[in-house]
Amino acid sequence: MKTTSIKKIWREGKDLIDSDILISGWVRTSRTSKTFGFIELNDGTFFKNIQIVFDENLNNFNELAKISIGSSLIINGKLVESPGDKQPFEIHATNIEIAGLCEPDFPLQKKRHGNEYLRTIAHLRPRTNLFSAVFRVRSLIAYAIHKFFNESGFVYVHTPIITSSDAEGAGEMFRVSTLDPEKLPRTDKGEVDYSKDFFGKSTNLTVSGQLAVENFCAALRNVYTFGPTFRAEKSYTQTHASEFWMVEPEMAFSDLNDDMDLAEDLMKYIISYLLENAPEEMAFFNQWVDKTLMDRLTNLRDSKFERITYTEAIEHLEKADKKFEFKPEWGKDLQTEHERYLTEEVYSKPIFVTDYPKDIKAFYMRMNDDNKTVAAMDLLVPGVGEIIGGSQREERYDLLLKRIEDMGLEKEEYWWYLDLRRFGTNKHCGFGLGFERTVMYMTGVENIRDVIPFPRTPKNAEF
RNA sequence: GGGAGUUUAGCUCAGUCGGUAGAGCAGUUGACUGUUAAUCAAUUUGUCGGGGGUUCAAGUCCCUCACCUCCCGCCA
Repeated sequence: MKTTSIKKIWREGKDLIDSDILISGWVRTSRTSKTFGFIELNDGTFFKNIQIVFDENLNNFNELAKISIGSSLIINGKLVESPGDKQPFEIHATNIEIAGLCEPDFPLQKKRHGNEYLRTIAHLRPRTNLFSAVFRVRSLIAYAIHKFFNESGFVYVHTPIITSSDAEGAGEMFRVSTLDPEKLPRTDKGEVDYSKDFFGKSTNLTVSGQLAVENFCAALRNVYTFGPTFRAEKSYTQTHASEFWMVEPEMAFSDLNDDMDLAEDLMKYIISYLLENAPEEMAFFNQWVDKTLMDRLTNLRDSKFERITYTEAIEHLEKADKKFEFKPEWGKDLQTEHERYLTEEVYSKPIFVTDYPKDIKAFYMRMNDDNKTVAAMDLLVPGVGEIIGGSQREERYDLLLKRIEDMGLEKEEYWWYLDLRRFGTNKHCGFGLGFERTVMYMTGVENIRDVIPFPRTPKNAEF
């Protein structure tokens, strides 16, 4: 007999009433009286459980009466309408095979645990309501992103994980090497001789796929990369991880407005997809994690994102009643407190901030006509802060070269990136969307470590 | 890199003025013919994060190390 998923039972329950079915899964909770009992079983296919009713006619009733939470069962039975008001149907078991008992030191209990504690048992936490919902939604968001780009004619490009260039000077990188740190080869000058390393040069884990994907943008037009990214900064915050995933689209013959349109469409698409395909999970988040979640998401889906320039943002901040720890000043980067004030208090919705001073942005961003600002945009959202960073790229060879030199970068490292500006250059743009920050925003979960299956942060690579 | 806080039972946490450690839940045992965080009764559990110091006496005060958490910076 074929196993029926609990998802199928919940979705098509009425059609299955009175039929014999086979299910399997893990005990979430059980309640037993003298001659009968109830088991709530979760099989991983659906957020909700199914209630199993068993009685003393089963030959292993005594064992089942004290079944421990977490045990795995294989159940034959009949699906019937339930007299209880908490569920429309239940299964009257005709046979229950105990596939694996759960030993008494199983750490998950029939009560709420703190997220901090659950992080220490990351191998078991996906069995909880919250984490099963988070990781199912994480998967759905990833799928929605691919679906969105695919339907929009974008080509998915796998950019390299191991790179030899410091892509944007984006901070500390993890070194990739097969050299023995105990006996490093040295040059005559006493420096480490990377020509003896595996790739014959110094290599690192990628901090961004953007420079690589731009090359494909000049060939396949609209492209995106979506993969793991690594940053070795010692960031102890709720929104930073050492290993995270990033979505980076790139569009040829497009400007910053096209870029923002794309970002806005993508965010809205993801929300619509989740509301349609994960209603149980979203309702759960709304009830237990963030009571404003559904309102926030539906508002975002239905509203136009605000677009303001950096200069306007500074003006807003300067005339604000609020006392900031750091005084807003044109030419300095916006502090987190500034960003939060703008997106949470002034607009109460996502906002794009555009046209930042050139000195606080990366070398590849396109110089504006004022010669002071670049065509950059950050998308700020309430609760999470910066979720997207993007720009129109500098397509003019001379200006790009000058920026590389002015910022003290090695132009030899970027020869192939500069080539793009020599061989049929075009106005193009793109952005990086923090995948985990998106999951946080869509679920209301406040810590990035709780939306990554096995999070990596400084001093933590357990599991 | 800078700053703050936390660490007590399996989990969540209380512990007053320094006087030798407690609650709820979980677990275990029993009762119960429709429960749903089931209920009721009984009951077990501690190197108070590690090390050092002050004191007649330290979970409590001081020093130090570690871990975790949070804020800032860096960014996504």
